[in-house]
This record gives sequence, C-alpha cells and structure tokens, in this order.
Amino acid sequence: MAEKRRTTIYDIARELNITPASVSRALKDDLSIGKVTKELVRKTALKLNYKPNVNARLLSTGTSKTLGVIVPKINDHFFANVVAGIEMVARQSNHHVLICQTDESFDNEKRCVELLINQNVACIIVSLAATSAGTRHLQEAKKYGIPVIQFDRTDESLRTQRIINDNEQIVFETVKHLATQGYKRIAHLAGPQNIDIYRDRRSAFEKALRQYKLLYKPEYIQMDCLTKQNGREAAQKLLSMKQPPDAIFAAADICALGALQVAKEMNIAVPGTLGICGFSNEPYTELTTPSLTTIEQGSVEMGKQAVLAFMNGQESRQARSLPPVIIQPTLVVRASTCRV
Amino acid sequence: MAEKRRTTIYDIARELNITPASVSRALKDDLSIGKVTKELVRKTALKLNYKPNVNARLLSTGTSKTLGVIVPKINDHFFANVVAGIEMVARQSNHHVLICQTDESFDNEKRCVELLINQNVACIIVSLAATSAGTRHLQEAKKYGIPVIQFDRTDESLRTQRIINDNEQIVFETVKHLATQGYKRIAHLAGPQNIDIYRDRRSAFEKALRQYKLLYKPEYIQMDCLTKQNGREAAQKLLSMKQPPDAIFAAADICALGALQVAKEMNIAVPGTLGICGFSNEPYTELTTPSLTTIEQGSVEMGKQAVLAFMNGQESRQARSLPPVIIQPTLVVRASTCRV
DNA sequence: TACATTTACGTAACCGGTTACGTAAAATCA
DNA sequence: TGATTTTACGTAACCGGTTACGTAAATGTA
Repeated sequence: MAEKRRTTIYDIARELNITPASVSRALKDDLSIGKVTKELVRKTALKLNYKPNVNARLLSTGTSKTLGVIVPKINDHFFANVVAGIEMVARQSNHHVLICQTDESFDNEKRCVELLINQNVACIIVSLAATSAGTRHLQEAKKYGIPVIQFDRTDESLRTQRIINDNEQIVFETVKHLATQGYKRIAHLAGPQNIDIYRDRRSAFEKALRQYKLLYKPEYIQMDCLTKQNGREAAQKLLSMKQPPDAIFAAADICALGALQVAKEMNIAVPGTLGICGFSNEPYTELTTPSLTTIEQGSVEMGKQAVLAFMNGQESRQARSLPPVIIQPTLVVRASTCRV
Repeated sequence: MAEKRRTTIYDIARELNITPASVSRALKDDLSIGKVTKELVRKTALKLNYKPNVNARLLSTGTSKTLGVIVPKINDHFFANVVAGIEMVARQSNHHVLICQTDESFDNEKRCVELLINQNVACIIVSLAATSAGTRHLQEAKKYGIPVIQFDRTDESLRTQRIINDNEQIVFETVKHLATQGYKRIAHLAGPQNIDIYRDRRSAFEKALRQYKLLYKPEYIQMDCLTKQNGREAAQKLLSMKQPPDAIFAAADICALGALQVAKEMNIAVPGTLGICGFSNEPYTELTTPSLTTIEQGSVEMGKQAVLAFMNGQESRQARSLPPVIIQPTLVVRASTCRV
C-alpha cells in the first residue's frame, strides 16, 4: 500500500514559514498577499504536488462544483446525448457531473433528488420520469437553495428554468409536410399524457389538423405509447380499422419503428399506402427500410444549454423569472413519408 | 430566497441536551449508546429533517461513496450501457457516480483522472481513450490509494482489476460460423492497435484463420477502423482488389455498417457474395437490410461487474492479484452472414 | 461491603480548508 | 516629522461531522 499522504496547505505553510491562512489566500490570488509570497507559494505547491481537498473547501464555503443530473435512462440515445452535452460545458467551467437514473420510477426520482441534496450539488438538472407525480421533492431542493433546471420532460408548475423544444412549431411543420405529401388521415401515437412534452405534441397535433383542414378522428389518437411494443399494438389497432389512417405520426421513434414493423408484416406499403414519422432522430431511423422521417431535437445542445442556464442563473440572481430556453427542432425528411 | 439552514447534529444535540458526539454515535448505531437515547435521536433527526453533511463526513473520515467513471464517449451505445450498469449497482450500495468523458483524447483522460483524484473518489472505473498512451496518470491514482478498475479497453501492464470480454473465444466462434457458411476469404477491419481489445481481436482472428485453414492475406487486414468513414474506405479498398474477400469481419459495428453501405453501392450481394459481421450489437444492427450479424458484449453486465469488483476489492484488501473478470460475449447471427 | 467491569455519555482534538478581524511595518501625506 | 493610509500577513474561529480517551454511574463479582 504505502498510501501517499496528500500535501495540504499546512505542509506548504511549514515549508515557507508562513501561516496556512496566507497560503490559502495566496492560492486564491487574494489582493492582500504580496507578489513574492504568492510566487513562492505557487512554486512550493507545485513542488509538493499539492491538490486542494475539495471536501474541506466545500465544507467551509458550502458551495460545490458538482452538477447533479437526473435522467430516466442513461442508455437512451437522447438522454446520453444530453448528458454528453452537459459534461462538455461542465468540464470547461471546471464543474463535475454526478449522474442518477430513475428508470422511469417516481420513487427512484425522489431518492435521487434526496441524494443530490445530501451531496450538496450546485444544481440539479432533471428530466422527469414517466411516472413522475407532483413536484414536492424538487421543491425541497429549491428550499435548500439548490437551483433546479428542467429539460425536455418538464413540469411548468414547478417554477424553474426550463430547456425545451418548440414542440408546437415542429409538429405543425411535420403535419404540413405530411399534408403536402397527400396524406389525409393522419393518426398520432401519443406518449404518456402526464408528461408535458407528450401532451404538447398531442395538442399541437390536433391544432395542426384543424389548421390544415385534415380529418380528425378521436380513435386515431392512441395514448401511452413509449415502447416498441406499445407502438406495435397501437399500429395494429389503427391499421385494422375499417377506415385506417394513411399516415402515422409517433411522438417517439421507437413507436414509429414498431409501426413500421407492423406495416411490413401486414404488407402495407410505406410510404405509398402509409406514411410514418417518428420523433427524436434516433440513430437507427436512417437505417430502416424505408428510412424514417423524424425530428431532430438537438439533444447535445439541450445539455449544453442546461448548464449555461445554470451559470447565468448564478450570475443574475433572479433565475425564476426567466423564460424557458427554446431549442428549435428540425424535421428530418426521409423515405417513410415521401410519396413523390 | 429564504434559504433553509440544514439541521446539523448540533441542532439535534441541543434539542435533546446531549453532546453532538453522542448524536453522531447514535446515528451510527454505536454500541456505546443506550437504546433510549438512540431512539430519541432517531426521532428528533426525523422531526428536524436532518440530512448528514456528506462533505463534513468525508473530510473527517477521508472515505468517499463516489465512484469516478471515465469513458471515451458517454453517448456511445456501448458506454452508455456500461454506465447504466454501473449506476444500477452503485445505487443499491448507496454509492454515487461521477462521470467524465475523454472524447478519445489522452489529454482529457489525464485531466479526468486528476479531477477524480481531487474529488477523492472511492475508485476510478475507466475504459481507455483510443489515443491513451502510458499509464502514469492512473498510477498516480493508485499512489493515493484510489483503486482503479479497468473495463473493455484496458492496459494489462497497469496492474489493476479488469473486466473484459473473452475476445479470443468469440472471434474463434465467429470465424467458425463464417467458415460454416462457406466463406473462405475473410477480411478483418481491425481497430486501433494501441488498444488491447482490438489487438486481441486481430490476433485471435489470425489464429482462427489458421485453425480453420482459411486463406490469410496481409492485405485483408485493414487497420485503424473505428468510424463509419474508416469502414467505408477500408471496404472500398478490399472490394476493388483483384481477388476481393468474400466476407468482412469488423471489430466494430459502425465499420461493418460502412462496409454494408459500400457493398450496396457496388451492387455486391450481402450475404450471397459478401458476408459481413460486426462487433457490439449496436441497436441499429438488427434494423439494417440485411440485418447484421454481430457480437453481444454484455455491456450492462460489464458495468455491474466493474462495481462489484470494486466492492470485493474493498473487502479483501488484495485486489491486485485477482484475475480479470471475463464476460462471455455471444454471437448474434443475423441475415448478413447467412447464405443458407 | 469493597472492588472490578460494563454501560453510557462527555471532552476535546482533528479532518483541511476559509475568512472576519487584528496588527506591525512600510508607504503616503500634510 | 508626526499622522494616516496601505500593504502584507498572523490569529483564531468556523464549516459539520468523527473518534480516541476519560469518567461517572450502574452492574457484576468475591
């Protein structure tokens, strides 16, 4: 073993015959320390391979350089990208990323929040679990002075900074695209309605149908689609109606994939007889046959913006009144919706 | 604002007219504290919503419950899965996950290690960057008594616990499968040879060719394939030879995908004229046309085992002599290599 | 009943930084 | 030249826990 003892400011102080306080100040480049002493301290610190004990610092200042991140699933492509974005910006500003996953469970989410509060993180960046209910746990964090930043799956009632897509705009654009391609009976595979983005996408979808004077049938809206299996089941229902839809717009790529599989199994031509559009631009969407039209959400950018929102909030101490940061998604048109 | 002050053991002590030391011990269920007092402390702690200050604890004990994780890319499917596995086990044992990505840069890797040392993490779980050179940075961590666990991309010379796949065995199985399917001129898209797993896969490949008495041509081994573009270029070279290979075994799925695209563009029938096999079982491999034969590495399991290895190492203080943990990969046979 | 243990808790130092406050010496000013 | 400000650093308390050591009271033992 022979574990190396870390050098502390006390070691440096002894070496230079000054007090630890002066060393501390010298290392912070405090005005009250002379140039020569500062230089000496710096050199000795380097020589002794000094590394500050973050916990001691944290204990005495009460401030942390750690960002707590809570996501439903780390190994979901979208969230992995967001986390990657978070990490990039965090590293630049010398922050660290403490990560938790909820597995879409509200109980886990509560535990994660508590854990991060205990860890005294500088902020909590969170995307809510599918089963998330209520915001008391996050209110708790705010009570302790920990700013909360929500992204993607957010709850507006919890008054925090939010980083979200312009779901309404992009849904309109997508419906317009489908209409242009001659699709007239568009169905929607909607996500869990307790999550605002899925609610937004659905209501935008219905508005868009009206705007573009397309057929609206309540049965064309299938709820709670979030997995391939959900998507398959919904598609089976839709496609065996007397009057089946001629296009399916899924609120998640994985559901669109399920729908595509069902269409193939039922020998329904895509995009000829049925147009299919997903949401998220998962990597596999460009590899299916036909490739899937989908929506790029700018996931990495979303992660970056989340950290930047936190930084800005730190400077101007009035985060709560800020409007949400809107990331503009883009429609990625591929074969599955192109009749022409 | 009205920031809530956290209740400390001092608050509890005052409430009960005992000393903070007793509170501390009561909360640890120390033998030397009476049953009644313990119960009182517990109740008061609950009543006052006491949350221990981890930093204070850490400062005084010097031990941390945080696992440091270093991966090349968080948003790579394989690594995201490993991290997910790590998080699962970590949570169960009340540990936290601090995550860093190197973007395949050695400089970043060094910085990450330093950061984690400063953070006083309980251990460092790392998969080396493609450009990683030398192990001095990780030696440094060991010097400070921080155990290092390597997974997937490891360096044996750094004597630490390692979690790895049985690359040799699975490569043999794969080559055998290709031979069974009648492929006789198998090429290999090898990864960067400074990373041991890619070296292992390559040398196992060459051994397997000999074992199964298949043609070995040095030109059939293409080096440094790690991206789709690499894979494309290598495939183009291979497929425009006078005597092109009739199968391509890529050390990474993304290269296999590139090869598949090139084959399609050159109108070469897969799997008829050319068999293609990847490595990693990325989600898209089952969605290509034809679907890609590949190798499932057990990524989530790898993450879990990494944490367990750390835990075991904590109990028996003799981690260094332990043999590597071998995760058995499995061959996922799909259309791209099935002639029959 | 006298002595040895055990039980239950208090005392105080320590972990490694930060910082409000105090002060001697040097520099500036009237 | 004496008064005042500035510069440069020391002193000591504090952050919130942990723990070696000490001690009084309760219990056990001879």
